[in-house]
Amino acid sequence: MSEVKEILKKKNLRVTPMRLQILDLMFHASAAVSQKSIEAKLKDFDRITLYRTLKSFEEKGIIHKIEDGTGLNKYAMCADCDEHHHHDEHVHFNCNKCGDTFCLEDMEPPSFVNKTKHQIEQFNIVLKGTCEMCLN
Amino acid sequence: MSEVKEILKKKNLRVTPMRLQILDLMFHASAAVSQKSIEAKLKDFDRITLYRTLKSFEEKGIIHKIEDGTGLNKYAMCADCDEHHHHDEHVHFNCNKCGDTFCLEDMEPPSFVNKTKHQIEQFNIVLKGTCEMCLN
DNA sequence: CTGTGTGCAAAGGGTTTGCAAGTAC
DNA sequence: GTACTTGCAAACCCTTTGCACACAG
Repeated sequence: MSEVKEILKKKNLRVTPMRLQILDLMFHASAAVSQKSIEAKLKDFDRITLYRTLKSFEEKGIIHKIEDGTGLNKYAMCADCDEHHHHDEHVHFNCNKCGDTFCLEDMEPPSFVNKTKHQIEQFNIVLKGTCEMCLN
Repeated sequence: MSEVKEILKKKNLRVTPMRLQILDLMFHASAAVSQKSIEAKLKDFDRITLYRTLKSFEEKGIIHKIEDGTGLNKYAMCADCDEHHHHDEHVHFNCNKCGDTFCLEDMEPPSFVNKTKHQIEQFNIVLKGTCEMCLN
C-alpha cells in the first residue's frame, strides 16, 4: 500500500482511500483490469468517480489503456510512462478463453519497415490465443 | 452496382436498395468507412437498420470490422473471407491527421515467434501516423 | 482555509430489442 | 404466400457533465 502512496504523491495527486485501493488493486493484478472488474471488487465506490479516477491516472501516466478488441477497455500500470509520454508500445496478449489481457514486456515489437507510402509513427499490437493458465 | 448484387446473392442475402447502396459505397471507398460516414451519405435510411445490415454483412464475411483505436468502429470489404472464417489478419493503418483508416494488403504481417508461454493464434495490428494524402 | 476529490442526479451518445408493416423471391 | 427486411419506438448500457458537499494538504 505504501508503494502506491508514493506513486500518487510523485504525480501530485491527492492520496485518498479510493485512489489507494484502485491503484493497489492494479499494482497487484496479474492481468490488465477492466473498469467492470474494479467495480465488482470495490463495490462501495461510485462508478462515475471511477471514470474520473482512471482518466486522471491515465493523464498522469500512471496507467495506460489497452484496447484488446474485446470491447472492454482495460488498464495496466505503466512501466515507464509520465504525463508527457506513454511508452506503451509493447505487445499485448488477449486470451480467447478466459478473456484476460497481459502486457508482454519481454516481447520485442517488430520493426515495421516502411514499405507503404504512409508515414508510420506508432503502432498497436494485440496478439490473441490461449494463455498459459488456460493451456493447462 | 452489379458486382455488389452478385456478392449479396452469393451470400444468400436478399437484394434490397439499402443493401445495394451501402455495399456499393464500401466497394468504391478508398478507406475504411465508419457507420457515421455511411449515415451522412445515405441520410434517408434508418440508422437502426444500418446496424443490422452491417452486422449481417459481417456475419456473412462480406466485410470486416476494424478497431483502429479512434473509438469509431470502421468497416472494409473482405478480400477473401466467408461466414466461417475472417482472413482479416492484414495490417491496418490509421492516419492521425485525417482519421482515415486503410487496409495495408501489401504489407507482410510480421511473424511472431512464440517467445511467451502463451499460445498465439491470431493478431491485430494497427499502425498509426500520417497518410500519403496528408503528407503532401 | 483552499483547492481537489467524491457522490448523486441528469443528460448524452451509441447500440440493441420488439413489433407491425413492407418487400424480395 | 412466406420468410426476410425495414422503420419506428422504446429500452439499455456506457460515459460525460453539473453541482453541492466532503476532505486532503
